[in-house]
Amino acid sequence: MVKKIQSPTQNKTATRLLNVAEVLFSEHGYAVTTVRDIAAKAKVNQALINYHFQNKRGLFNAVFERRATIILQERIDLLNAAREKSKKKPIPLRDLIFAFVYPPLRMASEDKGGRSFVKLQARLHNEPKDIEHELRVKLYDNVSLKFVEELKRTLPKLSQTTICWRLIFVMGLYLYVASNTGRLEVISKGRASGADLTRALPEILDFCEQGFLAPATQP
Amino acid sequence: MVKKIQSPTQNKTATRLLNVAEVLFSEHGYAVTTVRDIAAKAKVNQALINYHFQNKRGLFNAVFERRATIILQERIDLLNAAREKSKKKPIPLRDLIFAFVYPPLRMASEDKGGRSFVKLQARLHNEPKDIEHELRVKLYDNVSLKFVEELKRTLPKLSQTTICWRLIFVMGLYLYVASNTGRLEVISKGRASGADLTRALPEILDFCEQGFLAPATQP
DNA sequence: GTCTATATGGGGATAGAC
DNA sequence: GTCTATCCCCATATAGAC
Repeated sequence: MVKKIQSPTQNKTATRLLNVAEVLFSEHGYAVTTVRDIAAKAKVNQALINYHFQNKRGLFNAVFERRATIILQERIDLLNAAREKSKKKPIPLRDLIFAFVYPPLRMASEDKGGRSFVKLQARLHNEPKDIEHELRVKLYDNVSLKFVEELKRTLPKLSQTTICWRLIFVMGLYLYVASNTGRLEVISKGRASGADLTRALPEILDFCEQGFLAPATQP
Repeated sequence: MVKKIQSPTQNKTATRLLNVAEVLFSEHGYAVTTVRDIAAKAKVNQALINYHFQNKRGLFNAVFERRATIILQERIDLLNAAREKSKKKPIPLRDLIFAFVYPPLRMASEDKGGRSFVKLQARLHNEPKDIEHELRVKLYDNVSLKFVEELKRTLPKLSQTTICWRLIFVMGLYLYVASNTGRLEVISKGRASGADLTRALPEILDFCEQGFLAPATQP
């Protein structure tokens, strides 16, 4: 957690640390990134990391929460807007998928920090278990459950189990795209770019919408 | 690379190290895993890691190659078998997807080592860049390109760009499933299990086949 | 091939002056 | 709030005896 802000000066230093840490953690992961590197790149004395965030772990959590809450709130907002628009009827499938994948993709296309953060989010499950578990339960799980409920209304013929599998597929797929691993460039021999998120969005929606509509071969 | 095997004794020790390292690297990643831990868990003297594999990096590469070559060869074999069966006609889409996702999923369901390895494969792009790049270029890229070629024959109406995007989606999706993050259990409230790979396979095939068949909204 | 002992370096965190 | 100096631990890797 970030300490309560007590002065503009503290705030500025803490923000610079957050910005730099975001990039480094995303690029190299929690373990490989050192507080020395973060402090150096932020041109801040190393001891200030402990002063502001208690320890390395506290800094990581602060980095994560700052961005994750934005994505999650936006998902909820889009979901509510879609529900409003469709009155009592189920929300159209494409709108649901959009509400889920757009916020992180938008963030990833906005600035360097956003691009970094979404990579960080994608690799969260590779970080030490305790870190991962705490953040996931605290931040993500209940929003995901809301989407399951809406998908059940929209796709009443599918079993809840199949719906959950398919939502997992959407997660895996958008996280991989957002991580921008460079694979797309290789297999397309440079014809497509993973960083091109205005292209990625319709491709994802086309694929996932049809995927979700597939008749289930399992109960 | 593994050193040339010179005696049965060396072989046994090296194999135990590979087995243990596979699990630990998969569970915790390259950076967090220490050679001390590996040696301790394998009940082998720490210095023997350097004797057999030169250094930590050498051990990692050996772990990776041992399994990756199996998966890649199996993909090629399934692809060739499917091409044979369909004579001069394009290979059915579902067979292509199967040939791509089945080998890793099968390995993941076989034993603890296989399960671990596929997680390791999924997180490869989170490891230090040089490690990742070397292994990916050496092992994966040309097989992926073969699949792009076959998909072009099977789906002649789709642009190569769209085909590449969709193959990336399949990669992201199966890698996420194989990593078994525990998310599926949470969102399904225990109704589905990510470890249940006989269930995962048809779910993946249903979703991906329809996804690939979606009409493209982009050129 | 296998061991012990150790060289060497880097990490996170804190004490205490300013 | 910010700095310097330092503590203490743990990592990889190797030298050299057996």
